[in-house]
Amino acid sequence: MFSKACEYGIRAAVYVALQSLEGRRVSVIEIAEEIDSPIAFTAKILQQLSKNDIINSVKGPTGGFEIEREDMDAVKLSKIVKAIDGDNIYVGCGLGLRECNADKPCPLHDKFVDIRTDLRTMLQNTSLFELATGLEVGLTYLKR
Amino acid sequence: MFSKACEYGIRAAVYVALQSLEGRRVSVIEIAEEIDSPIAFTAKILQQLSKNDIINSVKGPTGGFEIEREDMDAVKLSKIVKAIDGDNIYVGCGLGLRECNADKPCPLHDKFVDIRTDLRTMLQNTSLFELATGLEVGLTYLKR
DNA sequence: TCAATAAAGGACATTTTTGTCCGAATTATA
DNA sequence: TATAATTCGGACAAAAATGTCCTTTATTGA
Ligand code: FES
Ligand code: FES
Repeated sequence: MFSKACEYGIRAAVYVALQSLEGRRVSVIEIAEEIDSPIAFTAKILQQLSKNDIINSVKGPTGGFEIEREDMDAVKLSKIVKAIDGDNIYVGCGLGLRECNADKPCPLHDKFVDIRTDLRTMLQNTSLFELATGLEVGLTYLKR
Repeated sequence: MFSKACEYGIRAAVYVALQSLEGRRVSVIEIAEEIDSPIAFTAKILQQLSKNDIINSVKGPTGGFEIEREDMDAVKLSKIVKAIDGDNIYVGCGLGLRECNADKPCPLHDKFVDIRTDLRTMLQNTSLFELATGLEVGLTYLKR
């Protein structure tokens, strides 16, 4: 569904959000540890998130990654997915035709569009804050 | 969503079904031409479909690929997707945790499971015949 | 000012996916 | 039986995704 990079990206962003709620700024090393992902690869992804204004980064001692409380509401999963995987999952044809086009639809079009729309809607309506709170309460997990 | 191999596989299977409805057996070359896919790669995928009893293959002159009328109803998209991409899309965790587990869910679990279930249901309920008929009537396309 | 810390960024390595090529096996038909 | 058409199967090649390493840059605090 999502690329590995995107999965790590979402998990990392949720972890950063959770820690920011606690007032903590976190390092790549800690993030990778807590979401069980490869450190250097995670660092690349965090750079992407930072460039796309999804999280903030601070260099130097006491530096690390954080996200402001308002941004946790504003940043929806759709933004992260789009930043890392692009928007093919939102607009692309399920059978891989160059583009999805209702005027010349692929055989799966009608059925696929429903699913795709539900997915998009879900991602557009789900904020980092929402995901972080489940973690905070101990109901959900970022690794096992 | 699906791998390239899977996209080609579905398009190929639908084309074979359509032609079988017309009583024609089709070659790899024709299939690749009609679904706009790389010939040799498509050949590999057709082998997979054949091994998984999704379509029949016949060697030698007048040979090619075909599918029986009853099988067009029996073969659902879920079977093709599973044969080529495996079942991760049906049962895997949306955030990439080793396995989806409602007892220790990832933050996206509840929302993701709904989408995943809809997708699975759609694929399990959609037969090759159904997809081929739209093509037959000229309402849908396998290439553009 | 200097040393230590942390992200940024570029180059490189590995693995997976996608795609190609070619000879072997099978089979219809002349 | 010989030939040609076709899939099968293995080896190879290219591209993309995933992952690593190391140097540079910024910043803190002693
Ligand atoms: S044309 Fe294929 S999903 Fe719309
Ligand atoms: S645990 Fe992640 S989707 Fe179920």
